[in-house]
Amino acid sequence: MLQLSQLVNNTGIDPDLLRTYGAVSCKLKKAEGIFVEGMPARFYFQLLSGKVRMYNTGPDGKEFTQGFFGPGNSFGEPPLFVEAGYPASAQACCESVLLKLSKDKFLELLQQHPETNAILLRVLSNRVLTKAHISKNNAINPPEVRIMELLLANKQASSVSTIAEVVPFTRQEIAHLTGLRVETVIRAIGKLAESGKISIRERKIYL
Amino acid sequence: MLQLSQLVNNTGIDPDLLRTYGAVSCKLKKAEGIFVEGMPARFYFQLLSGKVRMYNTGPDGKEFTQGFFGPGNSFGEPPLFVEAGYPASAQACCESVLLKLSKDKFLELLQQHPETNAILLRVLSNRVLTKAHISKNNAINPPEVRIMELLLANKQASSVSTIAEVVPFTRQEIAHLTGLRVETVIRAIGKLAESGKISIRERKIYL
DNA sequence: CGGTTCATTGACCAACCTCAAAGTACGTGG
DNA sequence: CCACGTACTTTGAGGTTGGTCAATGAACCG
Repeated sequence: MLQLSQLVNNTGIDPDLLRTYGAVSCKLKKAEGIFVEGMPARFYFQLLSGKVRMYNTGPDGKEFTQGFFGPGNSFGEPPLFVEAGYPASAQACCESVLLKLSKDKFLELLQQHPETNAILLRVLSNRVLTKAHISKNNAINPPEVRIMELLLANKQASSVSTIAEVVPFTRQEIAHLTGLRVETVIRAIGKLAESGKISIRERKIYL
Repeated sequence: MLQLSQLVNNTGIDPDLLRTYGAVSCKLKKAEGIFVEGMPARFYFQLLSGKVRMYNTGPDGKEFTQGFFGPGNSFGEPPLFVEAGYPASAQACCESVLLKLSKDKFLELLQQHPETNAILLRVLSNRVLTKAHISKNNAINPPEVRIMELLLANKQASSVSTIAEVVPFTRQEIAHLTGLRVETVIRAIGKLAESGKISIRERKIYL
């Protein structure tokens, strides 16, 4: 089945190896920006701890969340391989620590360590699959299904257990991930709870 | 700027090299299927001539087109690198010729020819950027903008000229690419034509 | 020429969005 | 420990947009 690589761990390159090539760690405060949509890419980023969000902002302020990244995840790699600016902005969701390696050194590392190519291919492949799934889901499913699939995809990506688990997203986050409005999300999860597909206790969503 | 890799050329691996590893070409009739959503991946595919569409079908028959591929493009690679089924189905849009290489041989080729890793990284990066753009566009823009961005992204990806150019999509195709309905597309491009952003002559769209 | 696919139009409707107003939880600083 | 501010959640009323349905016309292919 599919994995929402952006929403969970998808382990990147060995931090020690990155440091060998000059990567430095860098502490981020909550809500601190990392890069902005359209900017040219100059670094490879990999998260050591914390959480990062990639998102787009529409002219009217509407937002769309491309994905979340956790410890071990890299992000913002595609424009390192292609002549293009960042497809979205990135920001720390909470206090985080980031490994940062310059583009040149990063490409050098890839050249000299064949096994890292395989890692990147895996990471990017996962990213493509995730995005294909999201596009499809958002294009052809009604709100309830859209939300349900998001939650399921996230669950199976982040855990192996079968027991009911709390969903790590706020309703607003679900809205931004699905392209819906908060109110629509709230109403949809209400129906999902009624039909028993999820349960809500103390405002927390379980599935 | 962004490139719609799936909609146009994004040259893959040297066909002769592929054949060295046992790739065989394979003729497809119009509308012939190549793989189906969910199927495990067993081959690397690269198009020699013709055109291929990747798409999802909803339970109610609703469709979403993930992208089109032309000569030189490869497609369906991600599940070769990740334990996952195909994220969508693929089908020939017209008579086409396909190079087909078994997964094992393909991975062997990648191992033995470092330069092909870079090609794949570039192709996948483009794919991620494209999909990020589409997700964003479909999530936060109204129909007119959605269509306009699709056409512009496709234009700049497929050409360098500044002169008005005919759009290679039918209205139905635009609908499937944007997650809209044919009628909505027709009405939206009507408005776009009125406002001068595009022009329509003999039912063909120019921009 | 007949069948098929693509395009178009209008009337109508429902789903989702907008706006407004409150309630609830949580963390921080006094 | 409490007060207050902030962020998240909830609900309802009402509006709009895009979807649905139905019917027709135009272009293309063999």
